Amino acid sequence: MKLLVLDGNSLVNRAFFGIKVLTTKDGRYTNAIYGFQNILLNLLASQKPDAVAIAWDEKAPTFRHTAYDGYKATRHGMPEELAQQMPVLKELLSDLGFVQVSKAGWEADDILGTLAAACEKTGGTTLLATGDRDSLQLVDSSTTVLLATNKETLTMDEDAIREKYGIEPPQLIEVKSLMGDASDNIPGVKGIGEKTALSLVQKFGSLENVYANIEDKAIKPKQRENLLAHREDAQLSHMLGTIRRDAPIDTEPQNYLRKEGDPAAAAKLLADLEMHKLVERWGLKEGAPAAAVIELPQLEVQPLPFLVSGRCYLARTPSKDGNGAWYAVQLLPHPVVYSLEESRLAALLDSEADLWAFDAKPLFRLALEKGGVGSSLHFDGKLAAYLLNPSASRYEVSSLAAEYGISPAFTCKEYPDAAVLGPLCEALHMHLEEQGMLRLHDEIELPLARVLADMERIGFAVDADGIRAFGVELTASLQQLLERIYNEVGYTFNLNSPKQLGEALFEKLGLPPRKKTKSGYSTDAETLESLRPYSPVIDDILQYRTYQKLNSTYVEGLLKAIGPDGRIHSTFIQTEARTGRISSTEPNLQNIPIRTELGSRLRGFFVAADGCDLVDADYSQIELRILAHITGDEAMQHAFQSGADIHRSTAAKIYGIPPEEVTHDLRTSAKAINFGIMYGKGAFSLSRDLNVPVKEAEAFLKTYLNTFPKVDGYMKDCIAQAKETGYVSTLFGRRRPLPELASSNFQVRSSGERMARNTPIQGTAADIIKLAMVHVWQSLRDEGLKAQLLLQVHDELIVEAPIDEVERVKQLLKEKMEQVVQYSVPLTADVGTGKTWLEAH
DNA sequence: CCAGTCACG
DNA sequence: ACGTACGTGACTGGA
Repeated sequence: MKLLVLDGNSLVNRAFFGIKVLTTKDGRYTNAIYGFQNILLNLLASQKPDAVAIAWDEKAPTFRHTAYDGYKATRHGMPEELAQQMPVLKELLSDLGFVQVSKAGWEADDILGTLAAACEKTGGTTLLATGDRDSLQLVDSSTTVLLATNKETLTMDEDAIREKYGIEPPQLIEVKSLMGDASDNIPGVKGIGEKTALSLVQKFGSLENVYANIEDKAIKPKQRENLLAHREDAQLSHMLGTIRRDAPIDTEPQNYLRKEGDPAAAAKLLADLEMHKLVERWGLKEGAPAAAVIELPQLEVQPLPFLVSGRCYLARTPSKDGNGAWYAVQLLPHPVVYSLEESRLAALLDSEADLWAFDAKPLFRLALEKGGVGSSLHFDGKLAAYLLNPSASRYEVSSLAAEYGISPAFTCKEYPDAAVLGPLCEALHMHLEEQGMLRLHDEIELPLARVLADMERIGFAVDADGIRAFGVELTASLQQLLERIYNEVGYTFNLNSPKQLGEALFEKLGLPPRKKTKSGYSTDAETLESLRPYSPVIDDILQYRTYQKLNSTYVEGLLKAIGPDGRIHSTFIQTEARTGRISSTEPNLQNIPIRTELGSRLRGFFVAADGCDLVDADYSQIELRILAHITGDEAMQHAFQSGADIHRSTAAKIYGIPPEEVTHDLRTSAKAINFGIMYGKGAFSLSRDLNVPVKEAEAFLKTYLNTFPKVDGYMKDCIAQAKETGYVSTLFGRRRPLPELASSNFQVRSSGERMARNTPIQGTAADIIKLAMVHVWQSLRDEGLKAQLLLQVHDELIVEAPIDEVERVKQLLKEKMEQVVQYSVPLTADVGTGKTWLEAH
């Protein structure tokens, strides 16, 4: 008999803290329930136990508690979000047929010890799954601990413990009684830590023997003094640290065989928790008694006929890498599944058909490549799913169908998702309409998919030779810097490794460490900056970092991405950013350097095709303008309407002085606070940015909010409303659910509040430029211009235009961008032209 | 696969 | 007292 015993409390805690936020649509926390099932399923699959017991603490004054009142007194109570999940998890486990065991006044680890002892007596073996190292004392020839760490699950048997600690498992109790355990309020011996405790036990074998040999010269005088002074603590700790093996529980291993449980109830509960994948993983699909057994028709795939009318759903088979095959489904007048060959598919995209796709962008691209525009594409399920929940990590037909409770109308071997595609798209459409986001889909996201497809297809021309030459320059400088740095430090090491650099700076050179990271010393630019006075090597390292970044990410990265046409074709992702922005990958063209002179040289290698110029237009202060509009703050609106430098006029308003008297420093402060306010920045970090005392920053913030009173009011309302509804919205109705706001964890909740302040602003800006892109693209077509949209960088658009179109394109870009919405402050776009991106911007 | 770092708006 | 600014993507080293 192989018995698996889970330390329920320890594992549920790991599950809870290991998964950030997970809630049902109505806001119930589910991360611990989800994570615990993951752990359990993995254990079942990897260990294949004959029986399973799940042990829980049962709070009551424990035996050990009465012995020593301070025991575990410092442990924080369970967070509310976790406590809520506990009864649900226990109910679920019981429905799944697992035997759970607890006893008033006993802790889960005592139950682990008791069951391991009982199992051994009957000649079986026991696996103890826990995240708590205390249980390692229970390891023996028939008991193994599966220790969950942050990274992996360690299998700790007798040999593993001998190797790691150099002692036998039961001796771990002796070690702990010497070193104590702050988290369990086990005092131990003052002044004795892990290393000393371990070496004492290795030498003397037990606590008792340490005292029996207290005069041994291996014990230093100071240690002897401590040991004698805290002898009672040590003995008490010994008792507190010993896991008991005599808990009054059912010890018959046979009684922990998995029961039948209530599969229907388990399936229902999982559905209620919106964990549809887990229904399958637990094998509850067939087990659930259906209301009626319906034989689903198995559809044969047919070739696409020449004429398709009516609504037709399109999707691609899921595939790990590369692109899956397209298929189409018609539901009316009766269900049919079609396979799609590319040439026939292209014809369908501009026809009489009413096409509802899942991921329309590649279809738009196909249509554009064939000279069409994809006029038959009317709905995109993927975009709809993103609008309904922009926080998901992936959008796939099968998981969405489960999430939205779609039942298949037929089955199809070749394209299993075909069975749910139609009803899923209809459900997504319905939800969009209910939440008032249909226009967002119809007028912004879907037409934008066409624009992005076109941008991807066209690409951005680059001067490959120029980039290569720049790379040669950088490589030479890097080589020089590296030599100088190695010389200064005294040995060679991998400068790209923060770990090795930390050792070199803070151990070899003895510079004072500033911040710590999880794994060692921090060596980021801010830290290095502060170390500059100590050594000239710091300057070289900073420069090395800069050059290395430019060379590896940009020079090498961009060269790799140049297509056979000499242009870089980025991929724009429309369903990634939770605020509604688009992102750019492979390569990312939205983070090409500009802030330093050296870095911005890269922009000089992004060029217009022969006979063309680049036209670049960027919104001026769009987010601050949105802030002024959204809050309705007249003072801030006035600052924008005056048309002057916004940071200067902000400073003037705050200090009550004429704008021309604003000094450079005052303007800098105003700029920092203008940005900080949108992100929810506090006095602490503002003070650091401005290099002033926190008190001063605090006063400054206060003055700002008094000067712009409605900004303050808006931020407060925004958070309050978001807490009530569970989401925030942009001015276009785009939503972002924020379950973090309901957290009892200060850090998580505060972060949620900052997202609540920022998302409506960043998101509205995203909506605006997206709509402008759609208008610009359409106008260029309507006017029969050859100019083409190449790139968007959040508040900037870049168009490539034949020389004779440049003037018209400048006008058109500026007009479309500025007139896309009418707000209480004007939107302005600055337009420039040039042969390169550097010149045009 | 994650942490650290750094590029952009 | 907490920890201290939002949103992205790419590269590198090291478990």
